[in-house]
Amino acid sequence: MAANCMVFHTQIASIMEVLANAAVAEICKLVDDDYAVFRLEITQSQKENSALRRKLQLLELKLSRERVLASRPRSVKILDRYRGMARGEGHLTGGHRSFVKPAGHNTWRDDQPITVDEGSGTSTQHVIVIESADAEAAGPGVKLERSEGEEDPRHSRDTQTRVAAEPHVATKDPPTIAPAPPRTRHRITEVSGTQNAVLKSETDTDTLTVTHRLLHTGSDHKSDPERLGKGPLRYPPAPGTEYLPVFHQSQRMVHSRGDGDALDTGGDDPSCSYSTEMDPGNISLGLETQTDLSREDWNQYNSGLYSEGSLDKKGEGLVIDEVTVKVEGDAPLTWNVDKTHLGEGYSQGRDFLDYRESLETNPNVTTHSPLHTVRDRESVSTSMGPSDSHNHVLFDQVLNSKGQRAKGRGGGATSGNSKEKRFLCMFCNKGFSCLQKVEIHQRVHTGEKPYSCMQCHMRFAEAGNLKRHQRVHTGEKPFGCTQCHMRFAQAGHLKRHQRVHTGEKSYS
DNA sequence: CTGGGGAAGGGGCCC
DNA sequence: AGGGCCCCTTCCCCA
Repeated sequence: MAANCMVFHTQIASIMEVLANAAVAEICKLVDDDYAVFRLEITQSQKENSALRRKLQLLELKLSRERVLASRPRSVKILDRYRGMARGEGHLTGGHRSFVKPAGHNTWRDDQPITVDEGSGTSTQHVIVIESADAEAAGPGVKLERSEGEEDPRHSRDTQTRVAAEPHVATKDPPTIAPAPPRTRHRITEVSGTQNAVLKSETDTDTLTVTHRLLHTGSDHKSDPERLGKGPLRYPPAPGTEYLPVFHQSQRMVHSRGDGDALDTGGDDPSCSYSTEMDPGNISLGLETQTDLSREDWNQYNSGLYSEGSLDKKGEGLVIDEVTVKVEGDAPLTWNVDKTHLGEGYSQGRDFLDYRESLETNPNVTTHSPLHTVRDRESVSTSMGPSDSHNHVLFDQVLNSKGQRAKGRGGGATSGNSKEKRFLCMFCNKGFSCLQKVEIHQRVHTGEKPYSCMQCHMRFAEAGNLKRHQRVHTGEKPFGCTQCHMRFAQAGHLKRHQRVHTGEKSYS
């Protein structure tokens, strides 16, 4: 019995061992399996982590790149933006560009004005400024950086005074522009290189915009509302500058005119009238080319010039367009009157030059120069007198050889009745019976033509001539020949024509 | 010979 | 009466 128990226990023990081993094995197997799964999961997780990490790195890298790009985006945007502008409309085409940053701002804004200078004649390209605080601190206003080409200070600059800047920007004839006291900050940018260069000037404080156009070729600047735009650039003369009186007169007339009613002839033809308004194109230029201060200068100048002018007394409306003085290139200042204003074939400009030459060579003529007239004849009534020394040149220039014709017709101080003709022309000394006569006469010298035909823009110094001219448009021929059917617009023509019938010779 | 314009003279009107 | 202004006339030149 005991032995059986022993065997039984032994068997049980062996069974238990087997079972234990089996259990261990099972456990181990389970552990191994789980471990493998776990390891697999871990591996996968690690891979995912790695992938995510790489993603993250990529993202960071991308982000950092964007940050780098974002650290200097403005210039790029500006370049793109203004390249787009340059590709765009109007004058923003061509190769020569300069971008002018508005003064007083560190950054470009959409609403900021930008001046883009264009010139078709050069391939130089001006590239946008990369702004920096240093540069801004160095000087507000225009900052110009160019990718290539040498700096051309003409093209864009900030100026303290408009007048002071003009010689650089506007004209290649600096001596004609005299500096003026600093008044306001202007930003003037010249657009050059084209036939019609444009100068823009803006004040920082005003809305004033001055637009000039330069004439480089001198062609086609007549009979066109845009002619002044195409015409030569002239600045309103600052005191002390050399300017031609007809121009001053024009400005004076423009600014001194009242309601402009006086010269209405009562005619029914609206097309031809003693216009009381300037041509719109002329207005634009005439006004734009002047600052308020310039107007004051004009008025001051002209009030002196016309100190006794009867026209001012009545404030008569006289239409005056600018008579432009052309100064081309480096040529010396010459008196060259725009024929548009003086009429086709008007030769006063040449006459002025001729007379100027005669002044230099003919002492007798010099004796009768306006300057001498004023100095020597202070007691003589003149409707027009140089008010200051700088006008000397002006009046020297405007002396006209046509005065000789007047002399030939009985003109001259000594030819007329000194009692009746006590009003003397300051240019030619011819005497006239009344002030208005001499004023009208002096238009011969000054080129002033206040009366304009609205149909053809012909201009006349005398109202009667304009009225006579109107018949050209109306076809009116009030003077008929009694012996034939010929009709004439002028009485003198009829009279001349009748010699055909009478056999009278017009000349021997 | 005609057409167009420049320029001066004269006269009337108004203040 | 005188002066200023305006208009007309006239002569002349040029194309």
